[in-house]
Amino acid sequence: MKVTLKDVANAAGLSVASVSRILTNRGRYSEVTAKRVRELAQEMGYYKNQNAADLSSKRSRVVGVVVPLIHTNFADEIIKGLYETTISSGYELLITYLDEDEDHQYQVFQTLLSRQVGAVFMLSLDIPSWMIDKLLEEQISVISLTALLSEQISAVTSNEFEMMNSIVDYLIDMGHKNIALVGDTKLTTNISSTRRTNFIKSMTDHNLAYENIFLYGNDHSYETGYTSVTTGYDINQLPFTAAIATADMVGQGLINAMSDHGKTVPEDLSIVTIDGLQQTEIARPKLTTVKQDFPEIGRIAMQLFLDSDSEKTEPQIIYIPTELIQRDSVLNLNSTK
Amino acid sequence: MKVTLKDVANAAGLSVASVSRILTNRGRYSEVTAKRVRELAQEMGYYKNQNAADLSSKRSRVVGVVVPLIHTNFADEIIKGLYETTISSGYELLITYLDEDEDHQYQVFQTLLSRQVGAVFMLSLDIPSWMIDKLLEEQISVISLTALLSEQISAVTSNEFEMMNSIVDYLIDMGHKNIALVGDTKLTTNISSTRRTNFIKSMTDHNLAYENIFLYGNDHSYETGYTSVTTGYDINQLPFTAAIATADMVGQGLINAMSDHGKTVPEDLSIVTIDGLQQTEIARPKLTTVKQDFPEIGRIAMQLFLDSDSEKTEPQIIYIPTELIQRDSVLNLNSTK
DNA sequence: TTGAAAGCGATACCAG
DNA sequence: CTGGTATCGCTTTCAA
Repeated sequence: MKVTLKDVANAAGLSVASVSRILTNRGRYSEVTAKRVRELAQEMGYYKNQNAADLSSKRSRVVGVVVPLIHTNFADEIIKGLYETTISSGYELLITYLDEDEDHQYQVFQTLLSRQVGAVFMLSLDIPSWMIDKLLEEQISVISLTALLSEQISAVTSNEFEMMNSIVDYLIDMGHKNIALVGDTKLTTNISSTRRTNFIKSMTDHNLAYENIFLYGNDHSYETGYTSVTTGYDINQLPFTAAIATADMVGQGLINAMSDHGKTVPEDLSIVTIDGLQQTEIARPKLTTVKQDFPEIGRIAMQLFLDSDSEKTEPQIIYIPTELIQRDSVLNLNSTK
Repeated sequence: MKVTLKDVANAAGLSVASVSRILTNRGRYSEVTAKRVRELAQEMGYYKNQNAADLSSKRSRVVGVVVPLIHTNFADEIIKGLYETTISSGYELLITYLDEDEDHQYQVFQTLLSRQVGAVFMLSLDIPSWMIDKLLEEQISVISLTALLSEQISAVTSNEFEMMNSIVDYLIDMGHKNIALVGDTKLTTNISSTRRTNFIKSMTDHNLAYENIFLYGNDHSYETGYTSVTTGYDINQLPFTAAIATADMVGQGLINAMSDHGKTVPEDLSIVTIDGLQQTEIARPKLTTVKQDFPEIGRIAMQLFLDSDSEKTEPQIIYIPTELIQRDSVLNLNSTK
């Protein structure tokens, strides 16, 4: 049988109350007995039942994390960030995965609630809105790490418009005019439609017309990048000179499609990706990218929660800086003239 | 305040006992009232406090997963597999990360115990043995998904020797004789020393001598692959014609190092990787690989636990088949003669 | 500084 | 079929 508080108390000749106080460093007690009790607990192999503790104290040091089951590896980076500040604060992470199945989604939601999480970090790009509503109803703070969901919801994320704008700016600077957005450009999810809109706005802000704007794809996959220039457009006469990939893998798909068809990057097509994870350094040519600081997003988000935990605070939006890293996948059209 | 069982019972004019029975579908009750209660619970926004339930029933449907913080993406694949069979069985996954810090490791261990997990799945390549010992002491079943830890511990994994042997076999078949194992070849962790040993054994089994055997690197990283032929050996006169990469990324590093120095794969170096994840299809040339079925490892492992949960069973070792996939990174030396 | 006792929310046994 | 109640392991007043 498991060793319980009571067992330790008996062995120590103390009451459970005292032992509890000692083991949680709460309340008053003498250091002498405390030392003895701690050693005893150790010897006896006592491990607190956190479920019972949470139940009794009516609070919980668990926060939920909702991750899309099919995720680009940015999720791992964010989790690393969350983990870092979580582990040093004594909180626990309850990581759950979200797939397309509605029953499963509900099950995940139930798990989150039934484990009394104090907050939920959303890494999913595509969260059912009912889940967010219900979470909010239950007074659980929701923090989005990938997009601005609404004004009631805190978010820690990159500044989408700034990212997109800096790319468009850079590309135009390099003499490009006809530019494609490749990857997830659909209108049905928050983040993809945001990017699509931002892209178009940024282009028109730069006095480019709709005929200079190209959109392709419904997801952030390698395949979408690949097929965009093979089945999507005629690779031998692409109507654009540069492509913005909504994820690194899309950019890699673009590169491979080009090289598999005897074309080269950046001579035949310039590419800038969004995310800036390892793949951009591995790719040949190395990919020019806007790098998001995912671990920092995780760290700051967790910190935000910890700070606001004490008092009820208003939803906040925090932007984590991004960086345009120039590598070898963009051709300067000005200098080739 | 949160809605509790009692609230629902009061509202329904029933006892908590009855409501509990209804909501857990256990014991006898009339369908008529049951329906009413279920609707009521729904309306009132009742969600069971699983902590309390677990405490009361003295069992727990939680299993722990220990993942290395720095992981190659195979961990994600395994988790997907675990998730699949976990979610349909009503169990929950408690995913924890393990880094190098000893204090953190102990904290993770405490979390696992204090949350009453019934089993722990180890995805880590480098697990502190004290953790395993203590887990076993506490009657928690440990299941390794990456290596054979010991006879007392169940494992669901690929057959390491078979994998290595099939590669060596294939390479020799292709006329190679001087072969390097690149990646994690150190002696200090279970899996890497196993591979090292298997590699050497397989080579000598094929009548090759120590002078035909080369070893390089201490981790499964891209960088290790890259530096192996740049700083490790003289890229202009490599003493081996083929390299076995202990992970896909190591192979990619090898490819890049070669091509960055004007060499080509497989003409100047043949490569076979272990793992067979997406990167092997993305690489150019596409990488020949021994593919491990990670999702299946996860699924079977979880199933193994579920099956054995009822009765105490002996530790089992289950091998999940692997597959040698021939692509474009190995040169047939016989035909070039 | 220490102890007694009342919960926390749910389960399960035992009556009714 | 339904209700009362002890219990799970721990925290937390309130007294002593």
